[in-house]
Amino acid sequence: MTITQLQYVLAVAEHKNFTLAAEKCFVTQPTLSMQIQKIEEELNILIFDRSKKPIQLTDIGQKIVSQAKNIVNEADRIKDIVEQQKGFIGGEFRLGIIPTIMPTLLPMFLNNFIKKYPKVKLLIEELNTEEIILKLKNGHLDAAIAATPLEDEKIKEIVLYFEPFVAYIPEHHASFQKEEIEVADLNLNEILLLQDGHCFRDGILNLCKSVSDVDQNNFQIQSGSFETLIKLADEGLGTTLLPYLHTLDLKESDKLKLRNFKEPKPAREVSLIYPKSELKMQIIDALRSTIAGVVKGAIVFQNVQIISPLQKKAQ
Amino acid sequence: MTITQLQYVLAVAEHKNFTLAAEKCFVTQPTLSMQIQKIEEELNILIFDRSKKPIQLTDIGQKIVSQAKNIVNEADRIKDIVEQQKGFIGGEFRLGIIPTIMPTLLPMFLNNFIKKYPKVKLLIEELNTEEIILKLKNGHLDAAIAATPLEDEKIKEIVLYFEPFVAYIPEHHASFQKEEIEVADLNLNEILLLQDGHCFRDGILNLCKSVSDVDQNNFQIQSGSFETLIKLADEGLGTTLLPYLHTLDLKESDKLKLRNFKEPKPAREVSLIYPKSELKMQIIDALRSTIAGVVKGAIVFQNVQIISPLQKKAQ
DNA sequence: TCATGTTGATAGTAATTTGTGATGCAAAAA
DNA sequence: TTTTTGCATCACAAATTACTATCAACATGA
Repeated sequence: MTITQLQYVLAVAEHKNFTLAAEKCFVTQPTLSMQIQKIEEELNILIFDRSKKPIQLTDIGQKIVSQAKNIVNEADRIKDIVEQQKGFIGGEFRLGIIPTIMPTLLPMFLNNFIKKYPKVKLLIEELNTEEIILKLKNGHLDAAIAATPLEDEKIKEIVLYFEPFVAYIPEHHASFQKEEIEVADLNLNEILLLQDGHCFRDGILNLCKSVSDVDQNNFQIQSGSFETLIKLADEGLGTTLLPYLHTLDLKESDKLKLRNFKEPKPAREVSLIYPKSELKMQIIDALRSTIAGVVKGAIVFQNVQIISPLQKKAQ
Repeated sequence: MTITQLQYVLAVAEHKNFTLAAEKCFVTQPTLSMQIQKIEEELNILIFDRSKKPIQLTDIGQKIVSQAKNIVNEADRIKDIVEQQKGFIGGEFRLGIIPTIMPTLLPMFLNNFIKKYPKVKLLIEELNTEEIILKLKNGHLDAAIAATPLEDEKIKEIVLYFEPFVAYIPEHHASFQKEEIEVADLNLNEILLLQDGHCFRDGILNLCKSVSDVDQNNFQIQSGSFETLIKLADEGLGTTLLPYLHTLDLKESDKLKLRNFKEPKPAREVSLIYPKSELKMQIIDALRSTIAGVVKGAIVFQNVQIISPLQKKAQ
């Protein structure tokens, strides 16, 4: 049994297709077929049920694949250990970022990071929380930045900062006169939210539910970007909530419509998250310290009330 | 990098000698040398410092060896998973037992076990607790039976039974008249103990220390077997303590000299212990259930006071 | 129904890797 | 100094892995 064979098994298990799996492994299909057969023969069991289309894992195949993931992960970490020892920080690193964090946080640290660690090739992807969790688990991402806590057994979190929400109230709205507003002033029916799947939206839904349990079957507009929401709010269609960092980029005229919450401010916890396997920890730590450096001073908030992305709205 | 190469690295790390390691791996020395060189070249580091005699691990070599152990263990477990799935319980199994448990417990379950699991080849070794812990960790034992708790991070314990201690009081001794005795009646200075290294002895030392803190620099006889202790006690040299199962084999005349402790009886906890790696769990579980079967009825004690083998006497 | 495409298995061969015995060489031991 | 010990190196053999070409099974759809 070789590590290569296990990698082939994992590739087939993932793609449910020998030909495609072979491509991903940079070998021809017969090579991969033979090696799979060889390990099946050595263990004297069938890992894949080739009679089904697409190909299925057998019961024992499931267990073997899960164990093979362990082994391959642990094996990968050897190179990691060596690089860490050499003090080398480099190589490809795939980072996922949720859409509501990407445009504000990325410009703050990217320049610093690539200057400080020129040998790291960062591959950044905008993904929603569910996609991120999936890709962290199957190894297609090395780490990600998302709202936490996730309370996922297989994922570790390092909190980067707390980002409060700020209300955007159009001029003709009742609450516009208030200097500061309270969570109780919010009404889910008039808040414009991002489209489903964005965890930020889930967070806001929780916020409102905790105050007034309104019925869910109301008229709602769902948009993909905050700019749309701001324009809709200006058109008199309601209010919206913006994460603090987003408010910094607004026009002066729009900033007048922002209202801070009274303390404890509702806020989201933003963390660097990565799989428990802890591969490429040097780069993860480099990211953490770089972001911590730029964030320090930019967003320091205490006495905030964390809105968890966890509890999804009732379906 | 292959699993075989890692096994070669582990063999050299263990034996500090290429030639010997090669033998243990059933290959010639050049083969092993070349494979070690290949992995060192691939990782572009030196794992071994060949200038020292005997061969030493480099700093990074240490880390690589520890990670290699993980990988090889996880790899071994694949075969384990397959066998478990097939319901096959067999193969070699190396079991360590401490000397004070071996002669009483082994005859109770060995026959049952080999009848029930004829395909398991049990290799049983009598070892003291320290040796057992060492060999469990380096993989030379699959499991062991010893007094617990050990509180060792890398070792798991399944309690098999609690075995009380019984005092052996010669006729002319003051306490001989009592029907039952108490821990307070014990005096370390007159108790005959097993030679150092036997955890049973450590247990008794703790027992006495907890009652009367006598000075350690007293006349003491240390023997390797309970029979010697009994004879010495009969010669008027003191008293001794015996684990319950040992007392069952005494002559009737000697049984008259036994005195039970009042409850809670001082007792030792006897457990099946094995490394966290959890290899060969089917066999470990087969052992557990077999021993549980014979022990049930033979030794059922409650309200006992466990004497831990952990705290060693002050040096 | 019959071409057609997809997908995995097989065969034969080439390339690579792993292993062997013989030998070299340096350092420690006698 | 001589001998022994212990790892490295070399040339070659065996085994393994990979490739190209081809086949067989099955599904698709005109």
